[in-house]
Amino acid sequence: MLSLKLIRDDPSILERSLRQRGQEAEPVKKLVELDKKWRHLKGEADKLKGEKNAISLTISEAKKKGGNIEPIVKKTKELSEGIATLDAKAEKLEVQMAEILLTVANIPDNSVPLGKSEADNPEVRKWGEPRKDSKSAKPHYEVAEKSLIDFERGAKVAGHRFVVLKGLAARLERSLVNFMLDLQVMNGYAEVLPPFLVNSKTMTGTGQLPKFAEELYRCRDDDLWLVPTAEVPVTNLFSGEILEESALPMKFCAYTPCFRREAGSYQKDIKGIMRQHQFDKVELVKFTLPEQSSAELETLTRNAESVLQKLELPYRVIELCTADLGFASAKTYDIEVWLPSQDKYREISSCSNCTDFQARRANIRFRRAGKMEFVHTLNGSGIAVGRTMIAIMENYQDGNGFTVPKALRDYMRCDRVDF
RNA sequence: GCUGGGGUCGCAUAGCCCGGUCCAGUGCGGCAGGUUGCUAACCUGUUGGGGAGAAAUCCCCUCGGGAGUUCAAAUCUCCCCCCCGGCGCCA
Repeated sequence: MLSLKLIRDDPSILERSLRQRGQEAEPVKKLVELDKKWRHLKGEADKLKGEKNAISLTISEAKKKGGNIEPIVKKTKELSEGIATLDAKAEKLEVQMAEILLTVANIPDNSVPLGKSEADNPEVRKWGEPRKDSKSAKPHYEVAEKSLIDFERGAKVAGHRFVVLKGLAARLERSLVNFMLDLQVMNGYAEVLPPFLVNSKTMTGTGQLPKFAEELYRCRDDDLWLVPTAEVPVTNLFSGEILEESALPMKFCAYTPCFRREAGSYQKDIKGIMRQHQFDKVELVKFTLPEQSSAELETLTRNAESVLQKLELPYRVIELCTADLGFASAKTYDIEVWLPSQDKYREISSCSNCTDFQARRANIRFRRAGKMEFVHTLNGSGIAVGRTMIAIMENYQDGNGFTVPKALRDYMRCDRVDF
């Protein structure tokens, strides 16, 4: 959520931001107009309330003196009616403004490159060399189908975009989760295991609601939703709290399964486990002072990259241009791992600086020099587990199986897996 | 799930029975200033959100959330949420 103050002071900043994202600037004009009316009503109502409160105070004294309070009571009743009318009007405006404000995206950082689509995302750096015989590697879904991934039974038990991992694939998934968590703890992140179901308030805090409800799974009769990423419960850990300035930055890592309806992804990545309704992920979350957040995004991204470096998987880092930026993010780096069977780099992590956008929604503050300020929040995958498994099966593939990356051998208790 | 207790301005507490000097008191912490020849002590002010104003300042809102009664609600009524203890159930 953006601050109304910012919009009042200079709506053109937000209008430009929306245009850069390729969105309509119309909501800003509407917001300015509603706010103007609201402030007028608020002033009128406050005036009447002040009057009423003042009169109301005289009643008890008049009563003690035994005077006639009837006319005074009548006057306050009249005032009450006027107040109720004005308040109702103001509330309508507040609801309208909140509706808009909660669906307006964050303002991109000045450093974010302008662009019209994902084709305009510049490459920031590259690590590792894709293997020369890339084209001989078969896609994971072809080689793993026999003994490692059961697509049919996944579909039978739950439906399309669900799988059952078997034997060493199941162990590989578990090994990757443990490996990633251990590594990120060494990188200085405190491990937490949050709830996998959260309430609407929490979903609103990080920006999934109200705008993206169709991408979430909702429990039938309870106010509970399945988390689409650990970012949601972990960022909201301190909602409504006031943090110690000296404790910042705070860094957390968390494993959770992630549940996404993938509405609108019809026929996209339908083969294999590239895009599932349920997948595992280790997530990194930071709470920082405002002036720290851009530097902390750099280290957070490096920390996510360290997973791929330890696994010796080639990757590149790109920066999302204004048009591709997520709703809550002011700046995002995507990490893309090399997938031989597709002969290209594919997203495996997304690291974002959400500045004070989520902190405002979730009301996460700290006190400095006696004043309250909003913290900045950051998050990034550290990293997506299923896609890492794909990358290993393809990049380490040789003949009828694949070599286990050195970093995983202690977890896997073997150095090779056969298909 | 049943039952008893509880949720108050950063933290801790008072107030609630008997509605109105409570626009919430006190202690601690934080901030600002002052004082004593020292990183200790003391004194004063301040401490959440919002509106109007150039400013001084003025006003409104806030006692877990919501609805209601009333001229007036932290205080009364109803619903919901959460925390602590007991019983029940359970991986």
